[in-house]
Amino acid sequence: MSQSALNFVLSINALQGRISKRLGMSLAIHGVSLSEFHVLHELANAPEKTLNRASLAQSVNLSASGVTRLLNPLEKLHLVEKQKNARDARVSLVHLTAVGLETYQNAKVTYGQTAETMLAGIDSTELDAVTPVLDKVG
Amino acid sequence: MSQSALNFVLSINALQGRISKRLGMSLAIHGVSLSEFHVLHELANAPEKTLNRASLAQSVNLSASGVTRLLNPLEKLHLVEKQKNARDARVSLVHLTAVGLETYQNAKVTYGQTAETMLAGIDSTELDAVTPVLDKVG
DNA sequence: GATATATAGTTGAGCGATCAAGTAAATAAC
DNA sequence: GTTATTTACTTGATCGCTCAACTATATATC
Repeated sequence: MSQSALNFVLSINALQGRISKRLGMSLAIHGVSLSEFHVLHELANAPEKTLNRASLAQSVNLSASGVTRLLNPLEKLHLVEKQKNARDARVSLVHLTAVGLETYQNAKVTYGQTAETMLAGIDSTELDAVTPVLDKVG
Repeated sequence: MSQSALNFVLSINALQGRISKRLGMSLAIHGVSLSEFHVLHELANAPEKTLNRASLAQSVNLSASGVTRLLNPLEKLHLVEKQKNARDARVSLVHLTAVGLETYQNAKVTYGQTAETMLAGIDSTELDAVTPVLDKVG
């Protein structure tokens, strides 16, 4: 087999570990985990700051039940709120509250600083070349 | 903040999910998980096919206790075996058995096929350019 | 050589996620 | 219009991993 493929997978694995550890630590001061931040990010960028759970699950790479369980504490903190869909009583919409947006924006500053630090050795041209390649894999 | 950094992290996260899901599925027919395969790989490539738990932990990006727990079932299946270090009674060496090597080699074929499929859209030059960039991050 | 500190590994508790099964509502088939 | 299928989400059980605490051995200091 191609040794390149194995090395690539090992590198991705290691990198994911470093990233989630470090960003997780940084975000802790805002009281959110990395996954939670990604959820807030998706909501903040969604039309009406609202999404159903299924699309949220897909965009943050979580299972449906993972989303349910991740959202529970965020609801209790009033960062997000449940909303009904008038057209379809099955879907449970998630809406980012004003508090949630503020938390997101504050966390985003921290996230950005930490990410910049981690990516300090790579110039942005190089970074922008790599990202699309990653997205092509799969 | 740089949107590139956020997108990069999101891409890594998503990619890791796709990779571990798919390779995990493929490797299942050999009775090993992706982490287990990576452990077997490190052992197979170690001198004497033997490593202590600490270095193993580092190379597969796991905690010390994670390694202990991952190795337990592999020991029961006799894919690996514990060995004492004569010089230092604290260290517990892990040795890949003949059965373990065979399992590894079989699994590696599957791993390679699946990895090739996932990387089909990327030519190897491109891949070899990306991997070192990933390793520079952190 | 006794005492303090460091290192290697294991174990208990807990977290974050998954899968499988279940509920409830919408849609299709008859 | 009843029955079957699909879709959206939740819940119970479980997995894989981590951290903190512990045991045991080794090394350094006095």
